[in-house]
Amino acid sequence: MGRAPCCDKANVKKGPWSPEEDSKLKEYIEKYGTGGNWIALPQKAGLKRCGKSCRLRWLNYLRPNIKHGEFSDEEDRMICSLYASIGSRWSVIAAQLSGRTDNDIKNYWNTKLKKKLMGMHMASPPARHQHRNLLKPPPFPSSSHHSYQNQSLIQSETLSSLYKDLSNYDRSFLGFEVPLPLPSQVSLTSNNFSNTSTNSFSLFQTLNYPAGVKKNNNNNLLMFGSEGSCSTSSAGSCNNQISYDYCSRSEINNIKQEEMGFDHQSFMMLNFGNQWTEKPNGFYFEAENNTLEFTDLDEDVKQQLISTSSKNTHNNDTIINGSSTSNCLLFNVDESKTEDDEKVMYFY
DNA sequence: AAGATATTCAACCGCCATCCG
DNA sequence: ACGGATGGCGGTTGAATATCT
Repeated sequence: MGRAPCCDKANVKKGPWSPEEDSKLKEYIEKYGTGGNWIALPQKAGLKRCGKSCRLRWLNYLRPNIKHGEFSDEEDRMICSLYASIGSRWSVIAAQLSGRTDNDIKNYWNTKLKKKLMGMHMASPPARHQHRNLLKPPPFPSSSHHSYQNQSLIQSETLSSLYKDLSNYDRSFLGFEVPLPLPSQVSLTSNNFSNTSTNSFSLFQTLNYPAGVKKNNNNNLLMFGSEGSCSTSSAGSCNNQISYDYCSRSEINNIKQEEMGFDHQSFMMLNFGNQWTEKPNGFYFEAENNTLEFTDLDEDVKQQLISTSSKNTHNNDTIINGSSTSNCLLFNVDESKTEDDEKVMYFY
């Protein structure tokens, strides 16, 4: 038996709002407020609408200071940066963009921004001339918390099929929600992996810091790279999916100068060790004593990240992260390397 | 010009969290 | 402590519109 409906569906109007309904709702709320009860509001306002529908209409269209129309480059950057950091938490992202609603941003991301980023990296012909399904990412378990517990259970045949689908894309850009095989194809030095068969990888979204990973003063680096990053490495190898190698700090700096930044979108570097660092216009993680601190981020966002993190922590030994939705990329320190060598991982 | 196909985006659905009696 | 009511959110749908052939 399901839960009771929030309103009498039979006597409730659905579909687009008429100007008359809009003005009724607007006038009522401006005069009396919402009264903290959306369910009761439509009847009071003389509307044959579900309370939820009224709430949505007000929040997305009628309330003051809503911004519609084109997104600016700066907004694009913020959305990308926040999506990269926290995933599809549209309400959190919207809170950072004055006047934008979560619905707007979600639509914008799904219909334009994602493709815009993809388009910069598509090796194949222009989108228009392809079947629309080719533009869609391969099917992948939802990143929502509903399926979080199952994300590590993807079967290997599913993975191989996903990678087949990915051949439609330029491998220098794996986009979002691409599962990565770890660490079976990469010999990392960590001896304390969990969820090792696959990792749901929402483009550098979150990091877990496992109990077995040492923290020291070395700066280990992860790069989510482009062809450029591959060719720049001192002895990199490419296996079309993932590879890693060492390169010097100076080389990394060169890469950073040349390729980082949102104009390219294909490059990302994270600094492991005492401090985890995202791109300059992102924000920073500091990991210490199994807690995460977020700096350069609004207090609201920090709080939401931290609260979600605690809700979804299912293994206190291995999880500290800023998001509920992704597994981790683990990286360990190889002390046999000199200070000038940085361990680097590439994704193609 | 017309039908087919692709895109957009407002709105809905259903789930989870929180509130409150 | 419990459970129903409501709020809030993210994923999805589908009608309207745009573009292509």
